[in-house]
Amino acid sequence: MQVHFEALARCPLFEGVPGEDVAEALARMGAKPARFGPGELIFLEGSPADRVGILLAGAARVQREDFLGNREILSALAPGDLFGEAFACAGVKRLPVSVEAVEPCRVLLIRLDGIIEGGGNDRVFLNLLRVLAAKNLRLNEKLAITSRRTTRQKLMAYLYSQAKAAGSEAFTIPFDRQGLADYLGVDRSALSAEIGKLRREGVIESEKNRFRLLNVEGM
Amino acid sequence: MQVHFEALARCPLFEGVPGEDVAEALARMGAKPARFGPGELIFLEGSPADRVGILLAGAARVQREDFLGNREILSALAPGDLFGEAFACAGVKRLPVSVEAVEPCRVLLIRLDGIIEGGGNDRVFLNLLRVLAAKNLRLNEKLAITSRRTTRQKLMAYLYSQAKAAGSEAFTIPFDRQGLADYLGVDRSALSAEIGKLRREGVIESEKNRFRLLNVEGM
DNA sequence: TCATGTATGTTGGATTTCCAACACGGAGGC
DNA sequence: GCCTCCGTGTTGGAAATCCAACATACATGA
Repeated sequence: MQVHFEALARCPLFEGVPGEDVAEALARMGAKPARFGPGELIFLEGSPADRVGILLAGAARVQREDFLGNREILSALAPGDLFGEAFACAGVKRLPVSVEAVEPCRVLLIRLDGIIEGGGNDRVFLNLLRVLAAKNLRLNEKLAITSRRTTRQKLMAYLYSQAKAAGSEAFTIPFDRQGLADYLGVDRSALSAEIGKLRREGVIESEKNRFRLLNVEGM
Repeated sequence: MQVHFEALARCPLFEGVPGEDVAEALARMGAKPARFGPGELIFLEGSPADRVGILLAGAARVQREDFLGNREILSALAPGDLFGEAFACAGVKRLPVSVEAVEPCRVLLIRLDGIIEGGGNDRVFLNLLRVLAAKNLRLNEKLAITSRRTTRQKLMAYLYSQAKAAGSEAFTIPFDRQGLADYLGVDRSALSAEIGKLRREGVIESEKNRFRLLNVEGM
């Protein structure tokens, strides 16, 4: 626990907590360090969802089995990432997912009780609230965009939301084409074609990741 | 505030709080009752997001304006519903949505500070955490389903998740065809056609809202 | 310079979805 | 019985997507 300052600093759970107080807060919350080798399960599907985890070092992934027994990978975890918090906070009895180490991992496991009662550090508690709420907003935003029917509608909804967020009709996006296609849930080549069409129609200007909305027609 | 017991009882924020303690908790949190007529704005887009609301009576809707100024309706609110909590908890400065009364409304407005500090009622605080986490899980689940590409994949993903939730290969779903189509983000007639095809292929049995998964082939 | 790899744009055909329209059957009211 | 309404299933053509393949541009390193 002594080394992974950078991972803990990156963890949103300790945002605003002075570095010198983190260790004490961890101790009061009963945080337990643990190590896992590749392939080992940090969380096992079906076990009680009473703890949250923080990945300090290594790489892991969240996965589950569908009704047929096929493994489905839900997300990848990097150092500093928090995991399991939604299940613990929602009060589900048994975890519907597993977390598997893909590289040698160091993690911190903290009982939710520890954060709620023992922590004493209100800031950590508020950060937990904030993490959940922020993820909520991100998911809502993504759903509002991907629930549109056509590639063009999805793309325009995304560009408008980015323009609104930037407060300007010119902005840069944090995706390359493949990443944007994945985010929107569409085919990359169809996305490229649609961007080209919008450009020819004079609806947008674009170059690489830079976009500018021109005519407000075209939705 | 004296009348709307049923709405407050339905509000997940007070789950597990004895009915006789609710009024006192509300007072300590500084909850303020308010009334709004049809068309009046309970929350105004751009104003500070420091309060949460509880709809006690009437009907309202959450909406926002896109980059073009078009109004987009995000959700409908019924008595007992909590609103604005994700924005307040995420610490966004200004609300990105408005909440407009569509019928004469009675609401309770509570500053987030009041819930966090003044409440004194830990249960309310934990409920807030639970509400956010539960919505998180619902959104994640929906996204995992609707991000599939084809109607069949979306439908099967939904049916498998329902089967897993029910713990049985036979189950009933809480949607009619149109509702399921909306949830999956597909065309109703295409959905009906796909259900018929799956039935003829022997993958599922179905009658109205009752489904049964047969062969585990077919995904 | 050349080879290689990566990101992006473009194209054509197969597949799928959407959309509108209609058929069918049951529930309920007259 | 008869009618209407509503939910569901079915169908055919228009439109959009997906997929695979290839072209282009640019950067990197041998």
